[in-house]
Amino acid sequence: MESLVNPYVSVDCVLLGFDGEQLNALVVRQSGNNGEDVAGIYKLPGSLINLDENLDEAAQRVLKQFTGLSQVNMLQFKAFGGPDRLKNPEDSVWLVRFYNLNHHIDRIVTIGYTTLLRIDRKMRKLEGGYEAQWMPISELPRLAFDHSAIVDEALKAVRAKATLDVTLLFDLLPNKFTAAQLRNVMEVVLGITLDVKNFHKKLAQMPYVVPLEEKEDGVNHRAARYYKFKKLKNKHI
Amino acid sequence: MESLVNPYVSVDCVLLGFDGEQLNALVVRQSGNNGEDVAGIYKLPGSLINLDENLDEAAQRVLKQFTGLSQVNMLQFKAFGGPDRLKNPEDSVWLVRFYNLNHHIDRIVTIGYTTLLRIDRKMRKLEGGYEAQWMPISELPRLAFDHSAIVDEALKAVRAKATLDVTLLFDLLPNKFTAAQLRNVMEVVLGITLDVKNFHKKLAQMPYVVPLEEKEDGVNHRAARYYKFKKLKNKHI
DNA sequence: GCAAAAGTGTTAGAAGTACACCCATGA
DNA sequence: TCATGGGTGTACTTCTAACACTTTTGC
Repeated sequence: MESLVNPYVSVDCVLLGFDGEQLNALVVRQSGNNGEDVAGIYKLPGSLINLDENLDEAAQRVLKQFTGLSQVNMLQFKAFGGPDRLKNPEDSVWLVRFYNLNHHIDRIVTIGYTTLLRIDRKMRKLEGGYEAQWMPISELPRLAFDHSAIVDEALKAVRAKATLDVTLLFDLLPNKFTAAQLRNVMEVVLGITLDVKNFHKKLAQMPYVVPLEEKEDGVNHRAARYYKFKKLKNKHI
Repeated sequence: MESLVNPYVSVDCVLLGFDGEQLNALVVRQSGNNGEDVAGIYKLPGSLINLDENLDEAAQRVLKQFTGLSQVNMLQFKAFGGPDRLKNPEDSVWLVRFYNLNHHIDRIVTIGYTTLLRIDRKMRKLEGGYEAQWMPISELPRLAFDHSAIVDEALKAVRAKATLDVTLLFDLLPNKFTAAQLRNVMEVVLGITLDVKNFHKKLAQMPYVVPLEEKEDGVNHRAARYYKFKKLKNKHI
């Protein structure tokens, strides 16, 4: 009866960061427990789950570890569990070393989490600590395991979700933002282009966006009005 | 370093069956490996994953086992993995017995799959084999583990998906169907009500629905036209 | 004044909403 | 001819797409 699988379970986080221009993903170098470089290729931030935590908590722990952030609610978008996930022997070796295990790991099922983040000054500085760095999603190298596929799925999920609920995109902007900035975020994340006038019409109808009196300063063209995001009562989900 | 969890991984299937009137879920009685009744309460059809299969394949195997169907592509909608999933001792005991394990199971992470099915004559007869039966989702009893929560999540996911892609609902109807039947399915599954006239307008615009010459026969009111579903090239996903 | 980017007016058509009405059939 | 459910006409409103135009600012 022991053809039943008793694999390890991990979470992997596709942290999508917007830097004002484009979408980036946080990737880390695959290094051993004590820092030595093993495979030298990039992977997603992730971790095996601990005894006392549920999946969401494990994802939060990973987020905290790599970015310092907490209380960000992430979207659990898909599980990946094929027996061939560890087919690359280097990946498998890395796992055993990194987690100081005394046996080979046959299989890992991983749960994918993702969220959209704003890359601010603090976030930029993180690069280094865990050898983590932001890379534009358009320039991502091949990642370890099936992490490239995981990124693709995360993007699909995030785009679908943000299309239904634009408010998710407000986490990508500073507190005060201009209409052009918001439009740019929508265009980049959703992969669409928007007519300027029609966008303003929609903007005026968004109850959760309030125009401020304040305007840009010191630009060599007409100053743009600032807006801010107002949280509403009935957030769905 | 062994606070890392090495749980079992299962798939659980929320099979939603439409019987012409309402939505039902397939539930099975929790019984031991050799048939004796253990807890007497219902659970979702599911299984631990095997060594040589990936998650999708495990879900297909469960579907086949309980309904005889194959080649139905199911939606993987969420993973459930809290350490408290087995907090009910009866559930835990059942697992060990059913799978003939020689040790206690601390934890199971389960991957939820769901799909919409039509309950036809063949499907009705299944009730018995694995003590499986269709129950209206509005009348489901408390299920084992966290299976009640899993059903709720499945419904949410299916409704969201079917709202975006109505063609998923065609699997719930016979080859030939009337406009009223399709409307009813949409109302029941999506939990909405539709204006008759406006529904006909939309129907006329659906390229994948073709009206037939044939009409109902022997009804004591105006006979309804039949329609059929035509598969198109670019199915998304 | 000029370049640069912000922001506006107006239109035509498509799509969604509402509701009153007519049609075919068996009993 | 009546009850029953199938199916239609039409008016109104709201979104969508398109595109030419005006405004403000620093140099």
